[in-house]
Order: sequence, then structure tokens, then C-alpha cells
Amino acid sequence: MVTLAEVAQHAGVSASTVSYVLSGKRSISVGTRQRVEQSIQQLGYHPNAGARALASNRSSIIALMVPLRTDMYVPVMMEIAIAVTTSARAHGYDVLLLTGEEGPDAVRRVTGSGLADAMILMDVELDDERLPLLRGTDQPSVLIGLPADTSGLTCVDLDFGATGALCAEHLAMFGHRDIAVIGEAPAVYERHTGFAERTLDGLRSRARELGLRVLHRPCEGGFDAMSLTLARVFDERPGTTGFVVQNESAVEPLLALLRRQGRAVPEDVSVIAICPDQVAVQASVRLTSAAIPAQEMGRSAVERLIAKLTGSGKDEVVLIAPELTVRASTGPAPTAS
Amino acid sequence: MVTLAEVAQHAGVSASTVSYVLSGKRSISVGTRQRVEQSIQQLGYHPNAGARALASNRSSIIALMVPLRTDMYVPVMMEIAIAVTTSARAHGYDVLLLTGEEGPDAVRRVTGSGLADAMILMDVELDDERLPLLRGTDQPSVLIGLPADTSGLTCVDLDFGATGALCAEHLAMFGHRDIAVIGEAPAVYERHTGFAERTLDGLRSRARELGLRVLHRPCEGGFDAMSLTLARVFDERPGTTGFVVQNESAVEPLLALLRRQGRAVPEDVSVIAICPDQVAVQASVRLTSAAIPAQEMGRSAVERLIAKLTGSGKDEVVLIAPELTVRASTGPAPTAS
DNA sequence: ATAGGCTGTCGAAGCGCTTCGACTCCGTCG
DNA sequence: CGACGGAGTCGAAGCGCTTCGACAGCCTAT
Repeated sequence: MVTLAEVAQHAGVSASTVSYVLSGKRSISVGTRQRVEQSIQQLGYHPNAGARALASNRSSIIALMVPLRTDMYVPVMMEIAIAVTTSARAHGYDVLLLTGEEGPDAVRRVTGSGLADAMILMDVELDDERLPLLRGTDQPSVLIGLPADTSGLTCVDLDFGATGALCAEHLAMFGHRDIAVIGEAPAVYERHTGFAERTLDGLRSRARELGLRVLHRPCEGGFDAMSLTLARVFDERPGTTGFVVQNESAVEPLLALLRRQGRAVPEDVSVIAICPDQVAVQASVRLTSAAIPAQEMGRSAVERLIAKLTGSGKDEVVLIAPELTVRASTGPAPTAS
Repeated sequence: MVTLAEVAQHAGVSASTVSYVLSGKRSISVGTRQRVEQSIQQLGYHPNAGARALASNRSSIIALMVPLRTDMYVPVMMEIAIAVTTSARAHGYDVLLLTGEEGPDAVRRVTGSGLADAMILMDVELDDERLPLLRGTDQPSVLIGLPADTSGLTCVDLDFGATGALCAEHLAMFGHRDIAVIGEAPAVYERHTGFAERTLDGLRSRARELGLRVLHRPCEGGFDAMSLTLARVFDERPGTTGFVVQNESAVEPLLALLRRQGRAVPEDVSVIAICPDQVAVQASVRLTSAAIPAQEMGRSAVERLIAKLTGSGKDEVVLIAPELTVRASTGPAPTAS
């Protein structure tokens, strides 16, 4: 392992000079800089991360806590994780992956050990146990998701309320009157993850203004669950012509069931999915969808975090405006016959 | 920040004693141990990761390099990543997430800086640029995937050859004679990722023994691509009654297209998917599938790595035996009419 | 009784880096 | 023309931990 001292010796300067060349914290003459850089190249020097962390009290690592559950939104989570990693690297940070498994202890461990300089938490619950810890430390953090009380916290999330409203507007515009919301699994609501409720609230209140009737049904993913749910929907509201689906893994089953029942999409029934664009275009029908901008959420979270680490950057809640892309699964409501 | 020295003072012992209590590398009397542990509790002490890494020359971090592309197998990758993280934690290691973006440089950086003690690489290509670096360092590593030359490397992967063979056997047993393989996107083959070819080879050679005719077609995911591919399949081999699908994002489109064409699954056509079980049960038909054991792959990779880190553990190739679960998408071939 | 071997503890020497203060040259300004 | 200040460099003091050798005390075998 090549050390700073060896580089210094090779370049004929002192260790501190090499350090300053690396960090740029003091001015260095052009000649010296070049000699040092050349030595670094020739010797293949890489600064030792541990020594650096010890001496500077910064690790250049961001911790990312992902949900352990793989029961929902897996592609979204993965995309966010990758976006976070890529953005972090662009700012000179590496990413430490933590699962929710350890819970609050992970926060304590990472904060206490100086393993990471900052953290990003995903899958935040309304009243998350980790929040008091975050408020009680001076380690910067950003949440992806929105807890009930955001005071003293920085949060990034899709504006799910506006997303719901947008879905209602789109269906109303096409003349639909009775719409059904196929929600997340009941467990998601019980867990109080917030986003599902926010979607529903936004959708409901806009629907009210527009004179739509809304039926909401939580739904586990999969064919069988969707089958039951759909039967109950048409049983209760036979005139339902619009669907908003929030649970990705219910989308394909829904489409299959509708086809099987002879209901054509979008002629007889319109379907909007709330999902990443990639999912929407790969479905068996090109889906009109409200996008979940995973990339942007990841990138934005990292940027807030960097801002906090560099001193600027205050606590704030960033809600990303939703975008609805019209594809082949929505159209005018069938005229009542 | 509480330091070791403070703990030592509080407990009335020397710093080294506290260190030995923590590491267990020397025997400590019961009384001393208890006093130290109590002090650690009371003061809320967490060892500083940087100092530890510097002094011991080990970081207790495993680097995990995931593919940057999100064009394939996303749920599998995520599941592996989570399994790796969970297993690593169980062994006292944290996981540093790297994307393939940096390529070989990431290997150099991590190895050179001592950031991680070992690495796990996913999405390995047949002739991966990173392999020479791994062979040239004494940092332990494990690949998830199989390159062309495995000498001096430890690899963990599903036995895709056997998986292909298993699919052929299952369809043959049901009396199918003409089968089609819907493969990964052409880009995957061009990239030489190996697993797709291995599946095909295994399937082909077993099919030959069993007297099956095999038509292989790569396929981008999505509805449109699948539509074209399917048309060509039936054009060329109208008597095709069995499908093996390796591209997850082609599964639903295939099912939808078959339905639309009035071909019933499994009465007229049988479909086997090569995918994680979770995907198979959430599809619009409960799919007979050859499982991709993501969890096991992740766990197994970590175990080999830990073995290498602790001295035991030699280079080896671990191929996980495939398992085929029969569900509702395969059945006897229709009797020729 | 005494040498030898355990067990439990301590002190000190780093690990490789950052950073602070100090120092030496210059060029510049009054 | 001397004092001053900035640019460029160096030396040394840690950062908090691990680990090695040393040593004191005790038990056992001779």
C-alpha cells in the first residue's frame, strides 16, 4: 500500500504539501503540484479512507436506509437507490446500504461511529421511530417520504395529493362519473406510510369538486386478490368506468380480468396507474400513468443532503409535482346506453 | 463523541483493556468485563469506525457492485442486494453500494483506499474488465454470475444450464414437441452476460435428447416487441405449444397476446417462466416457473466471502441447483387434431 | 521451596492522514 | 529603503483505535 509519505518523498516535498495538493485547501505552486500529481500517478497512490476519516472527522459516506420489505414498489426503491448512489458519487460520496431491519439502532450505530456523514431514509412512516433520533443529532439527514410531523426535518417526496387530484381530473375530463381506486395492500395502510392516504385524500377532494363518485378498495397484489376486489367493485358500483391503480402488482391482474370479462380498455373502462414510466410502457396495455419519478427523488434527496453538509441548506419539504402521461389505457367514458 | 479513553477512565482501567473487552482477543476477568460493559452502556459509547479501520487495517465493510442498468432483472437485483446486506450485517459487516458506472475504476478505488475489506460483483460479463484487477489483488471477492474463465475466482450463480434442461424436461413430460424460448433482449446477448447462453445451451442439449424442437428468439421486454416476436414464432413453427420465457418483462405481454389470439393457457399452450417465485405468483396466471433464488445467491455469496476473510475458503464455483415449481401455466400438450 | 507457565492488565508505539502555526521568500507600498 | 503581507512550504501534533511486549500475581509440578 502506497502512503502519502511515500508520495511526498518521491516528489521531494513534505507530507503536508501532498495533502494540500489533494485537498486544494492551500495554494500550491504549479511546479510542485505537477510533480506531486505525477508521483501520485506513478506510484498508484490512493488515500487511505480510514486514516482520512479519522483525521478529518468526515467519512465521505452517505448512509441509505432502504426498506427490508420487498412487498411493494421494488423497482421504485431500486431506482431510487441507484439514483442516490450515482448522484452521491458525483459529489464525491459513497453510499452505505442499510436495511430497515435494524430499525432505530442502525441510526444510532451509524451516527455514533462516524461511519457516515449523513443519511437518507426511505419508506418513512407517519410516526417513524427513527425521527426523534434524527432530530436529536446534528448529523444531516433527508427523508424520502413524508412523516406526520416534518418540523426540523428535510423531506423529499412526490406530491401524492396532487397526483391523486390529477388522476381524478383526467378521468373527469373524459366524462367518467364512477371511479374506483385500487389501493395498496391493507398492510400498507396499517403501517401508516402516508403516501397511500395522501393520494386518496387528494383524489377524493378533487373528485368531490368535479362531481365524481369514488370507491376505494385496498388490494394485495396478485391475481386472486385482484379478482375478489374487482368483483366487489362492480357489485357495489356496476357503473364504474374508471380505475386508478396504486398497487403495481395489481395492474396486470386487473387488465387480464377486465379482458376476461369482455370489458375493453379504454373503450369500456379507463385505467390509470400510479407507477414509474418504465412499468407503464411495459404493461400489456400501454398505460396512462401518473409517474413516480424515482430518479428525481433520489437525486433531489442527495442534493439537499449535500447542501446541508456544505452548510447551506435548511430544513424544508420538497414535493415534486406529478406528471400524467396519457397513453392507451384511458379514453372517453362510454355513453350511457 | 465518547472515546475509548473516556470509557477506560470511567471504568478505571486502561484503554487497551477496554479494547480487549470489545474484541475478545485476550482474556478478561469477569469483574473487569462487567465494569467496562457497564461504562460503555452508561456513556453510550460507539467505537469510531475510521480509527478502528486505521489501526486494525480492516473496515468491516463489504463493497457490492450492482449493475447501473435498470433494464433487466430489477427485482432480482434488489432482492440479492438486500439479502447481501442482511447476511453481511449478521456477520458484522456493512455494505457499500457501488454502481457499475465507474467500472474497473471502482474496484481500484475501493481496493486502494481500504474502504472495503472485500467485494461482491454482480452482473458479471463473460470477459469482464474487472476480473484482471480482482486476480491481481489479494482483496477477497465473490462474483454473482459466471465469467468465461473462473480460474482464481469464486463465483456463485444459479445453474442456468440445468435450469434450461429442467424446463425442457417439464415440457417434454407433458408431451410438447415444438417449443419456443423467449430470451432476453438482444443487448443482453451482445453484452455476453453468459447466463442467457447457458440457459439456452442446457435447454437445447436436453431438448435434443428428448426429441424436442427448439426455436429461440431474443426479445426486448414490452408489449410491442413481444407481439412481433410471437408472430414470428407462430409463423415459423405453427405447431408450437410450449414457451420458456427468460425475460421477465415479456411474460405479461405474452400471456395477454395468447389470450387475445384465443389460445388458452395451459390448455392450448404451456408457459414456463424463469423468474423469482414472487413474480410467478403475482402474474395474471399463476406461472409454472424455474425459480431464480435471489436470496440464496446473496446469502451464499456473503458466506463465501466471509470464509475467505477468515482464512478458510478457497476459490470455487458454486452453482445452485434449479427448482421448478409447477403452477397453473403448464399442462399436457393438446392432442394433435 | 523454586522454576515455569498461566491469566489479566497496562503502557506505548504506531496506523496514514489533516491541519495549525510558523517560517521563508518575494514583491509591493508608503 | 524598510516594513508588511501574501504565496508556498514545512514540521509536528494529534485523530481514536489496535496490538505487541512486558509484567505482576498466582498456581502447579518438580
